[in-house]
Amino acid sequence: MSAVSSGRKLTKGEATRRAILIAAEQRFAEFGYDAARLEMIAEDVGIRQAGIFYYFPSKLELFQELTGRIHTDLLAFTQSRLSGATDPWERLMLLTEAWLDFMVARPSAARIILRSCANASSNDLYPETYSSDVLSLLRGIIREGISSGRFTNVDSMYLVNLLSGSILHYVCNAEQLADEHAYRPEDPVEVGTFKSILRKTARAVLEIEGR
Amino acid sequence: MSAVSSGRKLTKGEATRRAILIAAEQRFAEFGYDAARLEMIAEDVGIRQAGIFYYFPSKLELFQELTGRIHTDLLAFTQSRLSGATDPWERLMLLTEAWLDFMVARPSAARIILRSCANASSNDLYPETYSSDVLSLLRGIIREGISSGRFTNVDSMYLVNLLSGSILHYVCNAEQLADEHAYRPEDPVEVGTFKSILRKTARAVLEIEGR
DNA sequence: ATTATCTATAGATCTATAGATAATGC
DNA sequence: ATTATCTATAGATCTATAGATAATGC
Repeated sequence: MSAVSSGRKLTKGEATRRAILIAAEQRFAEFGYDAARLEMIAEDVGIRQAGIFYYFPSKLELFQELTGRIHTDLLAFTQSRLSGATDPWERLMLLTEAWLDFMVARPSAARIILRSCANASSNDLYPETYSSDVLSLLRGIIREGISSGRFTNVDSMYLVNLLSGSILHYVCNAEQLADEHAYRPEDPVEVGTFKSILRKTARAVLEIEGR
Repeated sequence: MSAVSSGRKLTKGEATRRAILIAAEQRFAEFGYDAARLEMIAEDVGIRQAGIFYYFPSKLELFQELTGRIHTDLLAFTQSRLSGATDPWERLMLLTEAWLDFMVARPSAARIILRSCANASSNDLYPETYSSDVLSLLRGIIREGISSGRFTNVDSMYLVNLLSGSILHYVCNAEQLADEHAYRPEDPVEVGTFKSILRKTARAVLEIEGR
């Protein structure tokens, strides 16, 4: 049982390891894998650059553990939000809102995932199997909805691109826009409006025509 | 008048300069600014790395000229598609299809833009003013539609994220998905389906309720 | 004693410069 | 002659290793 799950106080080393992961998430999100410097991460933590190698064997493995954790967290968070719901429409809406809430609460994760989308197919940084378990959750819901006759027969790929694409953009694009159009993605009012827009779009795409 | 617009034959130097820009677009898209090596670009062109500096003063300025051209091209392409149309709904649909067609035809541009979204606000790589003129085209259409009573009053920011986010994802995400779900984004059938989905979503978000 | 961190630096790149040489086109 | 390209390398980083030293906690 880990120190975290048992709730016992962290040793100094455990605390440093976690601090490194947190700082790395910020820096990798901000600059990308290549431009992010171990020096920056170490400075955030308050140690020297070489100290990182006591906890992680290489920059790459630090990054891989980080992205692995992000996906595990997103999967667990989404599953917990879905638990109990059985209706395909309800499950679809819960999943969409879970993804949005997760990304809004953790924009560094959103940026890292967005960068991974820009990279061509699988390389060391982003093995292809990564997002698959999160995406298969959405695919499963769509399959159920179609086979039960509640959804129009649409390839889930379109929904993946529509929902995850716009959610990641919503979170990452705020500062990108010129001043007059800037917004705070974490503002509850904005989030609420965007949720209702996502709900409308999902309905428009999946509902049976001329119901 | 440039050699390109006059149609006269390119000098060797002009041809090399264009070849560098083309190779750079591919490599920057594939690897990102930092991981892309001038060595790779030169190899694609068939010259030595140092030869690039005869045409561009630095890696950064090569990148900046490239992204400037991408935005200029996207703007011109979109404007030509919109010319003649006056109805807000028609203009909105034409703009959406123009963006999608542009990105499908030039996925390297889509990847470079997607990477720029992941970067936090303005830095040397992505000055904030870049996408503004393309986005203001969409904003103008939405403003017209709202003020003429044809569209619901929705902040254009949501539409920007919904449309551009999902278009960029559609183009960049194809190889990212596991084998069984892979697709060819340039397949006319897929593009056609995605267009109709985008049309539905735009309608769902902007149409006046209970028309 | 063991765990955590530091200093110093090797080794590997990568961009960019300088100066030499080859190719082009009036 | 001018334009285009090459070779060689300086200079600047950055990751990662080795070995010394300081802090921790039973």
